[in-house]
Amino acid sequence: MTNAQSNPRRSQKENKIIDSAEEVFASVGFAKAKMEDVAGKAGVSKGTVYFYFDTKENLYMAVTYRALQVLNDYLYRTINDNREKPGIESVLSIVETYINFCEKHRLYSEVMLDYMSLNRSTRDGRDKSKLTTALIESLYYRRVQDIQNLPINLIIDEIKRGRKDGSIKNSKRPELLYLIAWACTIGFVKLNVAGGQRQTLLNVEINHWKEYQMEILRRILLDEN
Amino acid sequence: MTNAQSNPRRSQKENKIIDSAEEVFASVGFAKAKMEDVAGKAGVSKGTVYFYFDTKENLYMAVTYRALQVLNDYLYRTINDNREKPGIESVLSIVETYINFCEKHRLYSEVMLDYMSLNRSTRDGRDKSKLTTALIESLYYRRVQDIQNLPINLIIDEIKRGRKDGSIKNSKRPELLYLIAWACTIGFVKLNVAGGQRQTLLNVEINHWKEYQMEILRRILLDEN
Amino acid sequence: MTNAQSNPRRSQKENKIIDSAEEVFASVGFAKAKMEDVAGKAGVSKGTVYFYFDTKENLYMAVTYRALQVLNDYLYRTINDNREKPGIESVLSIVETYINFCEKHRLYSEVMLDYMSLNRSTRDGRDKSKLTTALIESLYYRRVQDIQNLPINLIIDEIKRGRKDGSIKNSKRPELLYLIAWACTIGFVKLNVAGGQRQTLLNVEINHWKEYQMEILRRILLDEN
Amino acid sequence: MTNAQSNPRRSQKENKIIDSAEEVFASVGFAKAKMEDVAGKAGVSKGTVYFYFDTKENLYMAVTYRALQVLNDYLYRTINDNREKPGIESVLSIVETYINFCEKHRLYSEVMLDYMSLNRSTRDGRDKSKLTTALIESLYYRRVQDIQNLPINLIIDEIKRGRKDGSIKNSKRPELLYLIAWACTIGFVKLNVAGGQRQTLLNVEINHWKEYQMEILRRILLDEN
DNA sequence: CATGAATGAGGCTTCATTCAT
DNA sequence: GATGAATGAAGCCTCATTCAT
Repeated sequence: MTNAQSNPRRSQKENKIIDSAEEVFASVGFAKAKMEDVAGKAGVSKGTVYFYFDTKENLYMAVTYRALQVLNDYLYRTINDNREKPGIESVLSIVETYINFCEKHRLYSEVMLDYMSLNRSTRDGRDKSKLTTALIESLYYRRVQDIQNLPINLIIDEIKRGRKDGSIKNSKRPELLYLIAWACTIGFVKLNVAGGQRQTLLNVEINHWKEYQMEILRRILLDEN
Repeated sequence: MTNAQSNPRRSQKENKIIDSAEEVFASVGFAKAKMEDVAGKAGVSKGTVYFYFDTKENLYMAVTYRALQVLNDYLYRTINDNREKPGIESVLSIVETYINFCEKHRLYSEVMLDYMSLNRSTRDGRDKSKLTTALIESLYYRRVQDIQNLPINLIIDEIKRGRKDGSIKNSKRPELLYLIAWACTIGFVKLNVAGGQRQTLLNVEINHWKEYQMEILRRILLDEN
Repeated sequence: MTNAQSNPRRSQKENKIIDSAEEVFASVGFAKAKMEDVAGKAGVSKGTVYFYFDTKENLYMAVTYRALQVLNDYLYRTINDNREKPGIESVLSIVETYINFCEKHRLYSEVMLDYMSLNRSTRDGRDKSKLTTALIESLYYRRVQDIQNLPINLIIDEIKRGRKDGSIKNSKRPELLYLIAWACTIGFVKLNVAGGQRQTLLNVEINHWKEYQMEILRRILLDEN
Repeated sequence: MTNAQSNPRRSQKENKIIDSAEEVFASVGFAKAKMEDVAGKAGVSKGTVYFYFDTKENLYMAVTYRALQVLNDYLYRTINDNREKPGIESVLSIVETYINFCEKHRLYSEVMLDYMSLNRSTRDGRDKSKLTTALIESLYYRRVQDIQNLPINLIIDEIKRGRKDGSIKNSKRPELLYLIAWACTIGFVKLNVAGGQRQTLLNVEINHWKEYQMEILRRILLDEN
């Protein structure tokens, strides 16, 4: 409440710092990222960074928060664009959108996966050591928690719509369909995006692969084969 | 002489240290792992760890090397067990084996994914900063490079066998099929294993999910389009 | 901005650290000097030392830089004091000044000799191993390079002046005379200063020795051959 | 007594190690020299090095001891060669010999100077910290002490002979003459040898410089001008 | 609010030395 | 006598974080 929205100048600087943080995290990873570099790239002092973000972890969560926001924007737009079309088209568009999102914002996809691991192991009460306590207590961690389910719900709702309008024949639970689609997509992204921007892997055209993957998803939703 | 195989006693201690390293890396991650803890858990002194593994990075690559070896063992065994069966069964078994491998050796799956990113970005000549130079120069990095393609080749060969014996109808290139299967599997594992060991995600039974995923894969392989 | 001159407070602390470094280097030598001790003696933390001087080597070069500066001060003053006198007197005063300088600042003389070796072997491209790369890359190494020739030039100019005003009869090249004088002086200093502050060596009064050495130098300069 | 002379095989290995130590010390200096490298270059194990030389310091003193021995050999030979000639010629030859010795065995000249500093500061009871206690207690340190004065005495004796046979006119104490000559020589060597093997310094031909230095020494001994 | 100097715990790594085989 | 694996003290350096100005 005291944050992002209240003061425009403040919000502006905050965003600049997050921009910078994204650059740094993306190029060297969290562990090797230096707060000094973040400050430098943002054109502010280290103290300023700490004024807005109490810890490095919190800054990381701020990036995660933004990732989720950006993803949501992507999703809302896609869903809106497909409002008139049958649900299956919307869902497939969402998948493509997600892939595009990951390709364009490589860091965001990593960050979100990190968050998931983090979140999961927190709930399990397992090895807290892995995740700094600071992280869990950070302001942005809570903010992220508040919106973490938005994308999932959006997508599942679209699947449900497809079921209703009959474009999706597959009768499995929407959640299961969601997981299947998500897993394929994450795997695809992980193999491609995470590492590089090569046009081929094992001499397979990335685009060819992507198209086939989409085709498979469509069939799954249509429950054909 | 510097190798793990030459001297049994030496090899034994080397392995003990890698065991220990796995524990530590698994519980706190590479960045937060302390060489001292590795030494402690292995029951040796810090110096000894450095006697066998020159750097922390090299130790990490040693774990990666072992991960690949273990995976290979799994694969060989699976392939052998399915020698008499049609190729499609072998391939599907391999996928299951891979999932089991990841579930059982969570660290190994992470480590291998890390290696892939590393390897990819190295080739692309991108952000070397992200990956320590020490890593690329490490002895084990080269060792890993030598065997990195073994699993891929094994699997692709099985797909080819399935094509030959007619059990796999899908006429796409084996490499493409491999990538599709691999992506699904990695995504599945990433969503499940990476985070925790819960029995459900979004109230979906993991086993149910897995079975459906396997079914889809089978259909893909059987696809005659 | 990183310079010693910009911020007075900053410059002050920087100097305090160099003071401290001199003490430590002087008493235990570079190799055994601990950065922590330097910090302690300067009344600051280890981190602060590294804030001002990135490496131990750079700190050493900072001392060298100061040594050259101090020597220059000595020389300027001596030359100025002898402005009205014939060149030969100036040159001989310079030699005495140099000896005094070395006696008073034993460390400085060692440090300067070290620098010479370093510099020489760098140019020759020989055994880089001996001299840390860090040393050559240090900020202060470059600074030192910028002023290393000042003393030499000052002295040679005075020799030339002596030649012009006829007080120095010796017709050899000023550079040669400089080297001769320098060698004698360095040797004298090395035998005396480097080791201790005893009043005799081989039962020879140091002062007696020094006077004779000066007398010889005078004769050389007066030499008309 | 238990050493070098008793067992030929032993003595041989000992010498090989010292050979190796010389190489290593010469190329990287004492501080950076690693016992492992010494062992490696000598073709023996680290344990063996320690069998013969209890500490790194002792090994260094062994090199020093050898340096003195070699210098003595040079001196004896020179003196013998000049037995029939007037003392002044012998003394000047000795100086040349010493210069040659230093040029040929750069390490030896450094080592001997180091020893002097060490020895001096030990006697003065000053900063013991600088020199490891281990050094002073080392076997070879004592050995060196036993023969440290040999060269000095040899030279002074030759100066005395020159005085007696009338070839040296200078009536100063032989010790003083020795110191004067030694200082010049050490300075010359320090400026030349210590750093590199360039043919010129300040565009002065080294040979030219050396000849002039010798000429000056001759004049000093002749007390001419 | 912003700055950037200062801190100091913490980690990796080195290497002289020891000692069981 | 050799070997070389093992030790562990010691030191350099990093960097998140704090705080006086």
